[in-house]
Amino acid sequence: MIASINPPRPKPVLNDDHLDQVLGALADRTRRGMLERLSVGPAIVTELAEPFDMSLPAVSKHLKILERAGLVERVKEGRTHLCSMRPEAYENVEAWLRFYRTFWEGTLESLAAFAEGEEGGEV
Amino acid sequence: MIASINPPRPKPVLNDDHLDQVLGALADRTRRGMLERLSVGPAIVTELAEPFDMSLPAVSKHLKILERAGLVERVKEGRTHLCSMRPEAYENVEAWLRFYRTFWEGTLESLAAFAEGEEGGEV
DNA sequence: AAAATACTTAACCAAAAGGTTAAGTCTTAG
DNA sequence: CTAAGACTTAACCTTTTGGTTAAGTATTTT
Repeated sequence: MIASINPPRPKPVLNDDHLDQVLGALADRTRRGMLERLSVGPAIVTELAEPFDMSLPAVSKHLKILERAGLVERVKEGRTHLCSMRPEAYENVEAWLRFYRTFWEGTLESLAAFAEGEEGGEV
Repeated sequence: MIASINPPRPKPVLNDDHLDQVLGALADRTRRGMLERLSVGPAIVTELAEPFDMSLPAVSKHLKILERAGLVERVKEGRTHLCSMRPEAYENVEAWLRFYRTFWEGTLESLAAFAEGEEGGEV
């Protein structure tokens, strides 16, 4: 069967809960917009909220989701909260994506090699 | 201000609708499980459903979401539907993630350079 | 001390997500 | 030609998500 032609697979990168949080956080365009803003440099909550036609409490919720996912860090400075990006979470998701894509490519190569060596033959 | 120390930013990679679909699709552990299974090789719907404690209609819905996101391709063969991974969508998300991470790193470097040149100076 | 600023928390609401069962629709097997 | 298999679609339900407004809590300004 097809499964057996692949090498033993390397271990997974992140646990399901973390992936749920990070990917769920990234799956919303408002939150991605905030990250885009933060990729330019740190910002306080009101600055972050400014481009969005949305109440501050809504922004606050989005921010909390980004924080829980580990994508954003927040530091209280007096009455303002300065937010900035954290790259680790991105790297983890990148690694996770790369893992599956690499595996898929590996599968194709294995299939090709298999077809080459065993033309018309039995598994 | 901090924003001005960065170079003009390169263009975005994917549009919001597509990112919503792909990231939303990846943000569910059942769907990630299905992709994991498909990374080993193509499978029909019942095979794909087997490890999950869930009805077939539920699996069918998940599959449709993965298809709409461009992550999975389905070919009808008689009464079975053979599903397989499509790598393009992954590459796009990878590129998107890389873009923001790179930018973040760039920001840090710029800030360091800025701090170096303007020690004790005014912003 | 009072008022304004920069938030968060609470309570609420509508829509979307994720699941169910029941009822189709094709295709293959008997 | 029926019956079984491999699905999908429809109708429904519950929980989560993404938003709202109103009220509360620190800080800073006046």
